[in-house]
Amino acid sequence: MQTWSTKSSALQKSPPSPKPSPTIWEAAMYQQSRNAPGLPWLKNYEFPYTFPAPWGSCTVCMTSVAGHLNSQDFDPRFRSWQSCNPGELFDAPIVTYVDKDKTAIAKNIEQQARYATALFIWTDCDREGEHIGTEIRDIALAVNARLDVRRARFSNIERAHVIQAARNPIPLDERQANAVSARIELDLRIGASFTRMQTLSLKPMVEHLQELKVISYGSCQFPTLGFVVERYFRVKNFVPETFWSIKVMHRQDDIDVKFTWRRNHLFDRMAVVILYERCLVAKAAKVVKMQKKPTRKWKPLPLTTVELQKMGSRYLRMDSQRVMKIAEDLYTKGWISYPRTETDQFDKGMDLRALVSKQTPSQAWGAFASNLLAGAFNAPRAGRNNDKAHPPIHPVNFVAPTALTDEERRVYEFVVRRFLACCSEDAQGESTTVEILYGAETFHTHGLIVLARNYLDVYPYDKWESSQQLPAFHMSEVFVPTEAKMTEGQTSPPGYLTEPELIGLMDANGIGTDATMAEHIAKIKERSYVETRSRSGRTNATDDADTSNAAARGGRGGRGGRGRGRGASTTTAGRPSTASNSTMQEFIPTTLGVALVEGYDALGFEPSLSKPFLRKEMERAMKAICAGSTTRREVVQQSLEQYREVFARTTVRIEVLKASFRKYVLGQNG
DNA sequence: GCAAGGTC
Repeated sequence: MQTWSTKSSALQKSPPSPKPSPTIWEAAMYQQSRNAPGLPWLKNYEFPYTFPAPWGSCTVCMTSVAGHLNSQDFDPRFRSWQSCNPGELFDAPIVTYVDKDKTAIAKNIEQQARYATALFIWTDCDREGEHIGTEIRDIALAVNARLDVRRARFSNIERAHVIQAARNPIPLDERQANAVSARIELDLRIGASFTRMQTLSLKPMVEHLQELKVISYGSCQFPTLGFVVERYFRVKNFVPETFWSIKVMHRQDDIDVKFTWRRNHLFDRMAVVILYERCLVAKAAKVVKMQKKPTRKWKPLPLTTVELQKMGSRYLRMDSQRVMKIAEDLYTKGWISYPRTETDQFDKGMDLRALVSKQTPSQAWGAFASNLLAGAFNAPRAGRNNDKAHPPIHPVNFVAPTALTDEERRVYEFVVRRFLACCSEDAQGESTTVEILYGAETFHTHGLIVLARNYLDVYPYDKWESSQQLPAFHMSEVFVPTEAKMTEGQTSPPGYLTEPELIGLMDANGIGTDATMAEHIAKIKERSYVETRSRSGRTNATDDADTSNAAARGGRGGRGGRGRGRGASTTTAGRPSTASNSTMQEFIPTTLGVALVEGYDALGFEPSLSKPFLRKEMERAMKAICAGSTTRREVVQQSLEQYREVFARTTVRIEVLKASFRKYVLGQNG
């Protein structure tokens, strides 16, 4: 297991050993390890190491945790659903205790801490990691108040970087830990109060909902449902519109060329008729632009979790939760790096060539890897994200496909191909643009010749192919087009939300983390808020553009594209779909899901609980706590005040929610 | 019986 490093805490014990050792990590790997009681995977590694003053030569015990140690719940008096009014959960006392699955880990820390002189925290350097660090600290200090507690600042486990971190300990960042603590309290109070209230008041209304456990509310699951419902209404309320266009064809050198109108299409038939007639009157068209220029298709960015999940549901025939499960398995078996990362740039110190060389034994991509080592290697592009905790997902060892299950093989292959693509060169091509003036209208055509496929050879998930060759046109050449006609078409509705689109929306709006997005999606299925069905054989080429548009619309607080006009609806009209043999799931809300979202929207709170803004606001508040511009207490107090108000108004006007249930779940009008 | 976050 190579990751205990990022989830570890080290305890220095006295008396110190006189024998120094090169790095904590090397030493830990080769020195003796002892199983900690209770858990097979929990190990204590003991080794000597010399720190700078004041610690000096020490005997170190390196051990690990696994995520948060503590759980929070309401005081036992409030745990029964009949014990109180759900609204009282905004003020009910909360107790923090060691999670029952974590007692062995906590006990181990206590045992090791009792006789130690210092505690050195090596958890991930992100907010949650900082909070976990304080949990470890509190457990240790409770048995040994004299412990000197420090924290390592590190973002990878490169040898030099680790030594640097070991020699320059810093204090734990209380602000980051406080930000997380605020989130924990708010999510618990708001989630539990709304969940109980909804369940108790709405579930009894509908017979077939009795089999449901709860009608839950959560700051992440609700916006996730909101995205699905919003798209559903865009599809349902879509009104096709007729548009007109002008198509010009010309045959030259035995090649048929289609010219596209610069105006694309218009929704005013008379206007198009007039413009079209002017073209016909002009008779001849003239070449006004003839441009050849080098072009390239950029290789992909280093792989993040979000991207892995999107690609997985698009090309690997698995839903995001499945992709993550498989990636975790590949990680614990040592084939790929840690699969939960937001980082899309490799640290400078990383020996990427060494990782490439591990792939040379492969039948499928070994030759490509060898070619990279022989000189074709090109440094990966750097994206804009760095979580300072983990590198991009990459293969760490070669494994033969026969040693993997079918699903593991697909995910592993994707990770390797993506990595090799990152280490190769952009694809090179030559693009040709011909523009003609026909009457007063401009038309154009494009040609592409792929000159060097480069990364495309190892990365079949991207398509970039030469177009039909264009005939030779010359600047100022005049010709009478073979054909010019006016065409009519109709805008077509967008499809239901697909999983990559949903993940893209969640990512863009800060709903969930890389590690939890798939869980939120699974949760709204489990709660019967949405259903999925497969949309086979069709991958919309405009997925990404569409996703960001939707996020932007959401950002303005409108009801998305509901009954929307021509502008937006034509973005998907008549757009060719890229060929793909993938089967993708599309999400359709159930009547229950629709009733909830429509009910809250009808209550008229700004912003509605079905929208992502409240979660965004929480993220902003957490950042403010980290920056020191506000405090945990301030944020919790203010947010609770806001939600208490929403809660009170919801219970007073519960009829609005019930009406939505009657309308959508029971199918009654009025 | 509730949340979201961490991860074995």
